[in-house]
Amino acid sequence: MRAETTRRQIVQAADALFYQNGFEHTSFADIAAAVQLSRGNFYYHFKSKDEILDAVIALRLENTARMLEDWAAETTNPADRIRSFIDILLMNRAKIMRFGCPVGTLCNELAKLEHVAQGRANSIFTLFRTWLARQFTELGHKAQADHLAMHVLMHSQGVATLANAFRDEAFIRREVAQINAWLDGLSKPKIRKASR
Amino acid sequence: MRAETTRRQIVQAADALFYQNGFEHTSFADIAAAVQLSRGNFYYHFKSKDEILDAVIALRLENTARMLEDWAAETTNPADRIRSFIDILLMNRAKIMRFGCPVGTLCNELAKLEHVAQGRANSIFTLFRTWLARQFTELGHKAQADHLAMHVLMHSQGVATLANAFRDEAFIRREVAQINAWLDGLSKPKIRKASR
DNA sequence: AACAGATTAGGACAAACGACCTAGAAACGT
DNA sequence: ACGTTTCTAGGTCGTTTGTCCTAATCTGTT
Repeated sequence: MRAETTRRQIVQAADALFYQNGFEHTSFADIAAAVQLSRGNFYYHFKSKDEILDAVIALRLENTARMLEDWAAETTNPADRIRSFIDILLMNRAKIMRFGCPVGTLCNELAKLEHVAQGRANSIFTLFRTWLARQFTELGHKAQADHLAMHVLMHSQGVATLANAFRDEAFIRREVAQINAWLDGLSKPKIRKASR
Repeated sequence: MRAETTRRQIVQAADALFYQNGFEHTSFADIAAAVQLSRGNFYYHFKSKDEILDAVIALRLENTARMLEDWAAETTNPADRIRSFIDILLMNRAKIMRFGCPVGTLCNELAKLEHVAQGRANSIFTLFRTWLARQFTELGHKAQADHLAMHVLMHSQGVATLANAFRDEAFIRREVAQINAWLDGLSKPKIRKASR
């Protein structure tokens, strides 16, 4: 099955291009050039652009789920797991400053296109949301777990959007330090120190 | 000068369409249909699509500047002014849930297109940023004024993105209440009460 | 070596895009 | 009423888009 390899290459190339140039602004010709394939040949692997989008979303869901599992395996401390999520902003700061958050920008674009895959794209957010909520539950904030998860997600989306607009790395570092301090206050609520 | 009226109608229609459907996904035909004008006639008023975009950004800058001036005229209390900004999320919640933040989504899209107007679009953010920083300075946080302004901007962007993805009005209200509480803590730093 | 199935290249297609042009209608000052 | 400027309608151009088809090539089995 040589096709399986080609298919994967197409999806990976499309993934990167959708992220960097946007879904609609990426044409079949762009993806074909990236994997050095002829345009027409695409329809052997995907019979529409939406099908490629579906495959890209499925790939991102896979990668995200694997990443979350890895984090969960690395430590038993839920606060550290949440910190792993927050650290994405630092790890990917170069790409984020150029292209924004891959999830947020895709969901935004699909919302404006009223695209059918909008729900599937949002499910990447849901993946993070439920995972974060689980960590907050383990932290002892079961009642507010989902609210706290949304708060952390909100924070990362806001940072990504502004970091993209202003290309400001210092801002990212500042906000990451701040949300980590906030998280410390949540983890050790008894010792609560005065913090901004 | 009948043309001035037509021009304004075009820009207003383009403004709404760019917001709701995205810049690239809006065609000349779409704008023409919105103002009931023939396609070809456009080139009397604007000689390229980018020129319409420039006019739309200029309009948004105008409207934003006027709005900020109005808020500054309404009250002498800087905290209330900042609250006016935060309240945008509530006032425009319906549109935000459908289309996201007009500024953030446009900047995001233009960044991916590597569009020349990217800098001009970002200047809308800068307008808010410097205005907010001025309010924080008046609040007595001169040293941190810009950082605090970025923090408030970040918050509104994050809320808008997630509200759009999840269509969650309760989430907006929750986060607005939270940032207002945070702002209270900043306004009256002496009384500082224990707050999450 | 020969064959069948899997994979590819390249071109063709209609539709939509941004851009442009020109003839005529409307509005205006005189 | 007239001539000039301002504005508009409709059509055309070349390009690019997503989609599709077919003939050729590659691959693996016998």
